Amino acid sequence: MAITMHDVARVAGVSIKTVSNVVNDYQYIRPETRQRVQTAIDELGYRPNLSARGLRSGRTGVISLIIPDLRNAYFAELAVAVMRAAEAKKLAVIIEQSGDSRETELELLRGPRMQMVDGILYSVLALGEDDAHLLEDIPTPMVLLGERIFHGPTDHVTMQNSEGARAATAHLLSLGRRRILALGAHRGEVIGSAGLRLDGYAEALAAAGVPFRDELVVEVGGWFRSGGAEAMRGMLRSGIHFDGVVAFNDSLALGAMRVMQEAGLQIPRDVSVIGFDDIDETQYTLPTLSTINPGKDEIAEVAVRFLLERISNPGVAIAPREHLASFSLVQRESSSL
Amino acid sequence: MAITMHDVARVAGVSIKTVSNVVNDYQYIRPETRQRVQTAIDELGYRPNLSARGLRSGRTGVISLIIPDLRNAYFAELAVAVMRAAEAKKLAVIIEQSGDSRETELELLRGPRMQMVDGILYSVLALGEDDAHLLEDIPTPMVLLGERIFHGPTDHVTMQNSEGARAATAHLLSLGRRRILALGAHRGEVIGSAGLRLDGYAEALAAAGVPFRDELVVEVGGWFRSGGAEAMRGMLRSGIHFDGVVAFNDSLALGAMRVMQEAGLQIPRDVSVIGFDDIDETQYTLPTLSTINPGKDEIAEVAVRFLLERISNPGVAIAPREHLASFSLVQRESSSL
DNA sequence: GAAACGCGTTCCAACGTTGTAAAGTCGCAA
DNA sequence: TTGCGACTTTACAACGTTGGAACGCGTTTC
Repeated sequence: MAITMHDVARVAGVSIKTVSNVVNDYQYIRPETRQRVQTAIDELGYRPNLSARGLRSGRTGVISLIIPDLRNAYFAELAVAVMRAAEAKKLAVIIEQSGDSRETELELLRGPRMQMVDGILYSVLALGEDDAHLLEDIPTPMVLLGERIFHGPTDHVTMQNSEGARAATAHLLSLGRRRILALGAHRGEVIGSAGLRLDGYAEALAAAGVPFRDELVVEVGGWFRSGGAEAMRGMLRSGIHFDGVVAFNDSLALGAMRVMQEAGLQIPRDVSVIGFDDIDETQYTLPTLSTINPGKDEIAEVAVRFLLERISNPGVAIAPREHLASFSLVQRESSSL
Repeated sequence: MAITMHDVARVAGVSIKTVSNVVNDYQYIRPETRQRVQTAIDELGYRPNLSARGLRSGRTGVISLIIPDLRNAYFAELAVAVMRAAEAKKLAVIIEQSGDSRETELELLRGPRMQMVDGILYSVLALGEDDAHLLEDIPTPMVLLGERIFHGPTDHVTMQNSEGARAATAHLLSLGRRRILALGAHRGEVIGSAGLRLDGYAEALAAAGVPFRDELVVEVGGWFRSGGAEAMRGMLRSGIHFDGVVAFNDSLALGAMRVMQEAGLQIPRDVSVIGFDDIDETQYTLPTLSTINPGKDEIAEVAVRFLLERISNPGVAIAPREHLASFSLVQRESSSL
């Protein structure tokens, strides 16, 4: 069948363990021996059997990335960043979708495929801080992403939510906007992206001495284009006046922009708009959308690094770490002068 | 460490092989024994070690999906459809990105991760028909997606390109449009999505007795929003008159729409537009975009089925099969009356 | 001159599972 | 009573790899 180490060993005239040593870059091999083995490997086209390696070493070289939905541009871009970061560490990534369902999020952790991964990057959306204890007895190394669980039993990597929202809001204030919508709030949520971003929004208003008005806080459940559109329709119907929109993600902003444009409002002349996430698409819409870049690459890089540290030190209890990636404000047409 | 079959066997008071038989639903087990083993499994929380199983059985239960770029909405949606279809067959999916580079497309096939998959769903973009022979000596079962290689050594699943383009063009013709742009052509390409879609475009014109005009065929290399925008800018500058656009994918259409709108053209009043792929986004743009739904779910389902047939019958030479998924035309605002 | 050390290689024994073959048990027909 | 086939369970040997220990060998150290 396939070529094994035995074949290589035979051709190179060494023991099978020496082949293993060459493959694993063991330090003490005579250059000449290494060369001979390498030649045999190339000649035969030998590739290590990863199942066997996994069985013997207890590590598979695969990590799992659990996200709500790959069709969501933010998560697709995050996934790409994670794959890049993982590639650099010679790890493969299996993507799992939880579909924003609490049950699925929990089921996936017990599912059969968790058996084949060395670690989990877990972007939670439905679980909350109260569920943190459910993660405690998961034996697989794990790093949490997102804003739902801050004080879990393991590392947490995410963006600076309230700081980002504060910057976004301050930006519109600096353009002279005074009646700024907060689009995408979740009533009563203290933690989670929505809660944190609303905090930042409020802080920026306070810092500028602009009153916080309840009627300018717009609730939207799912952060999709349709939700943004619908919420904006309601807003326009209500007649409440506003001159700026801080949307809690780009999709909401795009949905809202569409409705405003349909209604004859000019962006940015009549209303300045800024979103969150800096998804690719924001560069190509009409007008292009200002947004907060959450530092996806940094998040991915740090998350993979943290995870690998846990994987490489099995049995070592590492105290939960927290990393907040740095963000940046990207100004585009939707908030130009 | 982890619980193994030995532990379960000990607790259930049977041999390890009997545990294996229970796990694998072997036919001849006394119900009572099965029950006893199952209880022990549940009690101990036993999960089979997939590396060991993979080593012993030669199958890993993982397939690879190679696509150009996950950030491209079409491929993200295709990936989701494939993951769903794979899930139903108890397969895990590893996604690999080739980045539309010929070298990467070939490298991936030889890469270390191909060693851990039972089969490959290979969506080629840079390789062409002439490269088909390069795939011949790949030992891993493979199914081809996309329009670059039609007469390869293995199965091929794709959409009805020219038929779809014909329907799209016929649709605009039925609205009374007579000067319809073909946006996204690749000069000299006979095969490939661009070539096939251009064929369909030409066929529809011919069928309607409308002359094919070279100046209405617009070349665009990469099918991104930016390409569509740029091409449309050139078109408007040229002063060539047109009243319809058949874009060869949705992104091109959206980029072009943006530029037309900037230039003051009304869609669909002045120009009717239709795209290709039916990505989610087309439902939320302003105006919403008419498009051709290529049958992604069918493509995914059939591709996984074909692949699994090859995986399950190793050594059996299955003649290359061809499956063209059925498409549908989705009419939205951009081509309403 | 013997002991200690560093390097380079090898031997052996797992890792946890499943395929094969065989050993039992039981009931029923010859 | 024996034989046979249908069940039910088990023993054993891999699958291909790597960790650990050990074995040479040459060089240094005391």
